[in-house]
Amino acid sequence: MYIQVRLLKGWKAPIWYSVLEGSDPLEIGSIVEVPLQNRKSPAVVIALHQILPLSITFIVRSILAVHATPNDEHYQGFIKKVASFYGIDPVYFYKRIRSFFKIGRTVGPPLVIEKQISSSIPILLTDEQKVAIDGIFPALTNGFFEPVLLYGVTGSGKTVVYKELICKVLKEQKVVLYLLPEVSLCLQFQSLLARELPDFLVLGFSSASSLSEKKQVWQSLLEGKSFILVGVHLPILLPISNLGLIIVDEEHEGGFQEKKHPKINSKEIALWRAKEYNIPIILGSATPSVQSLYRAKTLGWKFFELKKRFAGAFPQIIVAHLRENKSKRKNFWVTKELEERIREQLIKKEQTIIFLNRRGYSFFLQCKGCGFTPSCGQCSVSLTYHKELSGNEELRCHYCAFWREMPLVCPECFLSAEHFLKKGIGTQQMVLILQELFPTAVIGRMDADITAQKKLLKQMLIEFEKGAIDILVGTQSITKGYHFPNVTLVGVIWADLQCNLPVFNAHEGAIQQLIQVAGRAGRAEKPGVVVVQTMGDHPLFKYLDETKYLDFYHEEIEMRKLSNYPPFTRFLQLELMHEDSEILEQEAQEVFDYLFELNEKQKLEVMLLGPVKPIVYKISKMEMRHIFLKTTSFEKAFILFFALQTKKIKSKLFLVPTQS
DNA sequence: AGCACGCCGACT
DNA sequence: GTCGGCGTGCTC
Repeated sequence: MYIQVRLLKGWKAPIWYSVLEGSDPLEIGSIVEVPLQNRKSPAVVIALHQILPLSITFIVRSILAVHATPNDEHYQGFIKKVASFYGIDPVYFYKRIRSFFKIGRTVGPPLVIEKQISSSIPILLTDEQKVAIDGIFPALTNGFFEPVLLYGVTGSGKTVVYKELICKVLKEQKVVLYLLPEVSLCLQFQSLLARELPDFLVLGFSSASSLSEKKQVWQSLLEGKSFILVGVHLPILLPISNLGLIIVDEEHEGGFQEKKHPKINSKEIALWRAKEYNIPIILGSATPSVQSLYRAKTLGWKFFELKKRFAGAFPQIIVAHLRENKSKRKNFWVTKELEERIREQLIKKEQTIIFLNRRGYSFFLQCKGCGFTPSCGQCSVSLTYHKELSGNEELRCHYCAFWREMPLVCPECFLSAEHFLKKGIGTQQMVLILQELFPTAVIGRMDADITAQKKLLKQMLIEFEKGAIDILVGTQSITKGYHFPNVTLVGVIWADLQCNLPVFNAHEGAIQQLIQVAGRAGRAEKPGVVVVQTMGDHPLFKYLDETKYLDFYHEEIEMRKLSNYPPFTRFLQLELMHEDSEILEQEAQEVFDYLFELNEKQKLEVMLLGPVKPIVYKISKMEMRHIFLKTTSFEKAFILFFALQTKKIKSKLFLVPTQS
């Protein structure tokens, strides 16, 4: 028998090899070891042939070995679809999986999950939970594609629903994929599952997994074992023969999109995978994404609501204005309302979370006098403050290439522009401020700097859980899914911050984040309070009460419709990369002109913008340029992208179809 | 992607 | 005369 393979390392053309009679069974997608000159290389089988075509005149060599691969009949179709959507080579998936199992550079000791004895207390399900579980069961048992949106307010017990379904799937000897938007959440959830479902195998598959754990995952896949696989991006890319259910938890989070190219969105491809495999998929959140709510409605997804909190009541929301009574307090960033509440907390020995999101690299402007923020007239997004090395200041829109000079005075209250606020405050400074106000309090910090060091993070979480820390100051990393029963006060330092991000979905992200962080308060018996500090009266703040989240959705979706934003149109981004800025600049323009012409000729009506030099335009010597595409359907943009493939350019070219 | 091959300049 | 830097081309 003869085969054609693609090398996992090396050049792109298929190569022929022969296979000896009686060797291990081979099929398309099998990984084999092949001889290449005087070395050997892994390769993936792309075609099987009984005879050699006459055109082959050279001597075909024989393969060296066949590597065992999980026997997943739907895998080929799935990765082909993903590859074509992101404009990448399907071999990428084999490379990625293989390199992940090969490299054993794991930092620190492997995660040890203590198997504990099951509490065996029968769980009393609420009526809402029962409805959701009963609604999903048919798709599980009969095996058909069923997307489900599970909208459960914070603390409503979504996990209980998941657990019931997981047990059902595992009892049928199948695999459950459980996706979360962050590694730290995966570790936490893994230990929770291992504790509560001690009879089942729970495996993590992320950058935090040890080599032995990865090997165990692979071995289990080969054997077709039944287990729960927890991760962010990688699990969805694995071949799994007996996939039974996919759960995407905290589905509103942006963490499912990969940060490196190709920027695959795991939530999105999870939906495709479920369809390909005829299984149900559950997207769960207390603040579902606008896109998912819209899809649930228009595509007939099952939609379940958990409106009641499992324990505890919804927290009381207090809005405090940062610009009022400034002279009456010690520090601008801590209002009297917040200061007094924190003081009470310290006396009551209850814990406080202080939320301050200093995400983003560029600053927006806000008038100190009236709270006005300059925004783009055409896009209803705030303008990004830009300062060149020469000292030249200007305001730019990230979406439509609109720009303007820095105004001399505030157009609302005519205050001189020097009173525009450009700089924010970070978590580190916040800790200092609080320490000064409350010298006796033990204050912890949790942000990207801390979570990057897994040991520190783990320690911080343990300390906070046992009550050794009074106040925890953090960025969005504390908003995600944690359950701290003794937290009864949440303070949001600067709620307007995330409302003014220069993206079309800034409002969605902002309200989700605020509701999520507010949801950390009063999750047990004790009632919770949330103090939200603001600069201006943003219309978004009327939705701070999470029971009104669907009202927010209805308003937002109308706005998106009026402005022609997703989900009514699709946004895509072409990213060109090259070390030489001159070549890059020239090629980016060339590509743009080519696309522009083709778009006109074929009447695709894709809106093209660019090429734009992004704000962060150079990362480790690599320069970047962006071309934005706005279209009614992805397909139209793909026609343009595929036409580019024949064009010979030196720059690297990536397609990012932005979701939501 | 690797690796061999070969051309050419620098250094013992 | 030999070493090695790197440009080029080939791999079933």
